[in-house]
Amino acid sequence: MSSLFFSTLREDPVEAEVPSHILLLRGGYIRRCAPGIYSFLPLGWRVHAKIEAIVREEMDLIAQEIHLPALLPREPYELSNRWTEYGDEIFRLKDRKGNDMLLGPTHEEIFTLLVKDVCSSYRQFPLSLYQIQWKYRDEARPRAGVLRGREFLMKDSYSFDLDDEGLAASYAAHRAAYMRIFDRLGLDYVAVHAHSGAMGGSASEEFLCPSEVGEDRFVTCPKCGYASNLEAAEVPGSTTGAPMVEVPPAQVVDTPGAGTIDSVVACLETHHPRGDRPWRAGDTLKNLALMVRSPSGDETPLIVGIPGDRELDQRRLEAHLYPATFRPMSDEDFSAHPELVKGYIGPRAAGIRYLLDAMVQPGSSWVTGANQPDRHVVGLVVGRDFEPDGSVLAADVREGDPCPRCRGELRMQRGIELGHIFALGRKFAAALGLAVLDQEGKPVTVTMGSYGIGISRIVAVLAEKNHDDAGLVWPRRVAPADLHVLVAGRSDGATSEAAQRLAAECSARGLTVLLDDRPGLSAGERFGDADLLGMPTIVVCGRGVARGLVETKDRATGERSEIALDEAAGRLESLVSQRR
RNA sequence: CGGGGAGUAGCGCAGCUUGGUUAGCGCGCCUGCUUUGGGAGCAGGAGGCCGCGGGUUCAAAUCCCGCCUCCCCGACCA
Repeated sequence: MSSLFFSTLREDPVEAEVPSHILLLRGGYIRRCAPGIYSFLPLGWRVHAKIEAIVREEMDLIAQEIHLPALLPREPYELSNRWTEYGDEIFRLKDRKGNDMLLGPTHEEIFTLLVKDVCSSYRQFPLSLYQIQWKYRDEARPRAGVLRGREFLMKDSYSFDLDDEGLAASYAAHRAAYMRIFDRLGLDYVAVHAHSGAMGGSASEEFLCPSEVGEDRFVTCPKCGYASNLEAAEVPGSTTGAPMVEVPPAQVVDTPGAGTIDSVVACLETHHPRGDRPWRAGDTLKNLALMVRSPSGDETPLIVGIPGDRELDQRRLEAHLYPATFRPMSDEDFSAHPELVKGYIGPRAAGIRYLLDAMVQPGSSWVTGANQPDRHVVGLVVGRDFEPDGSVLAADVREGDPCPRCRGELRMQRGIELGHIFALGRKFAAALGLAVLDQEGKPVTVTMGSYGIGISRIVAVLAEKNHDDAGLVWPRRVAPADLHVLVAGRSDGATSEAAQRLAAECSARGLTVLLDDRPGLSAGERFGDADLLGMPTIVVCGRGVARGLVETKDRATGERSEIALDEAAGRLESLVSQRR
């Protein structure tokens, strides 16, 4: 360690907030170069390499490794339309001739073109390729060190099949490989349903590691195991043949000045109390007036109805409307649609397209706008009094909501996205003209899958999941070294000699050793750094050396034991190999 | 993009309200001696474009204007 390129920090750096970020900086694993861009020092790079090796081993069983450039030309992304669609997130640059270039945010296009270049016959399929490559995304807000950087290392793979069954098999193979990888890394994970969104395609799952510092929220059902991110979470279907609620015909009531959910509830409570219980926000149907913008730029109005006690979940609605986008109606939009009575909008206002959230079940009765100033309707029944143009998932999902599969109570958690698998289908192959000849000599468009694992992010996730107050606690499989040997107590020459000899013996047996031979440090500093750096086993050469003993400490459990110096190397070797 | 906070030595900070010697403290760093099982002691030393630009003033880290950057929360994000 006297020559190891690193230095520890005694105090928490201001730039870091989450534990993994703080500890990786303090331990000298990483250093910030620019916002969201990090340098890896030797210790950090070794962890990185260990993770990479595990990923590579498992990927080699199902795919072939290749390596594509990170610096890419514009054209392929133009063809797939992502030069535009990706927006500000792409790092763009120009070469000296003025040609547009980019730093690859993901490589679907380039893989597709490469396969197109190399393959022309059905005989060359199925095919799966992968690379481990730096990716660049100009994130609006990078956070938490390498947990979400603007440059990050990613294993990305792509499968190419001729038919849907083949794609399903490739998808399943990746899914299984991912589970093996995360198991070997000792990471908890949940495979959640995800929306394929901008990537297009059908099936998509995210592998999330539950963590408070995670940016993704997801729901799980403890009863049946259903798991989904919020964007894709479903809502229980209507109970079949549910009888229409026995309510009197819908009645229009005056609700002057009640243009918000709260004021409607208050107004009804005063003037039209219901007999059984007070009115609640959940009795109302909130109708949101939106403008939907298609990719071609046309804007059309849309009204979405959600329960009055819920908020619109922008991402869920966006996923539903994709590739169109939406925004709330502005005052100008309302002026352009005078038939809409702001604050009193009801279903089917003036023939504007009306979508109803799936939580609003057929046969249920609601209070909602009457499409007239200062008036609401009470007892409006879905399916009896009006039919929506369609159903959407737009209202926010909450802890305790019923599970769509078994109606158990959903639990909400945060998680960090470790990996994501997509069954893409033919979107990219079609856009880029990847078709090969089948057995009858006819061209078929290839169907693809794309699969990613964030390797540099996993360095942070492992740190996040494996630390205590004193520092990092690396699992053996990814620790930068097997042993941390340090000298404590009087450095009378004998102890430090013993430490050096022990380190050399262990290295000769194939163990990696971090030897703290830094001059002039107090014992406390050495112990402190050993705990901070987090090697799984710490070996203390101290006052015991005089009696031929050294002490081992298990970083994770804190368990200490004394072993004879003569047999220490052998004992440590078996300790390391049996627990690796 | 919205909200909040911050830029002073390698790191963490004080000083700014109320302008005024040579800009300070802790840690780290260098030299020497002492010390040595949980972040040592003494002595000496190096290290600053006080974010940038302009303004006010006899005088600006401090007051005024403009800009830049970073961090956090939210929005957004395969």
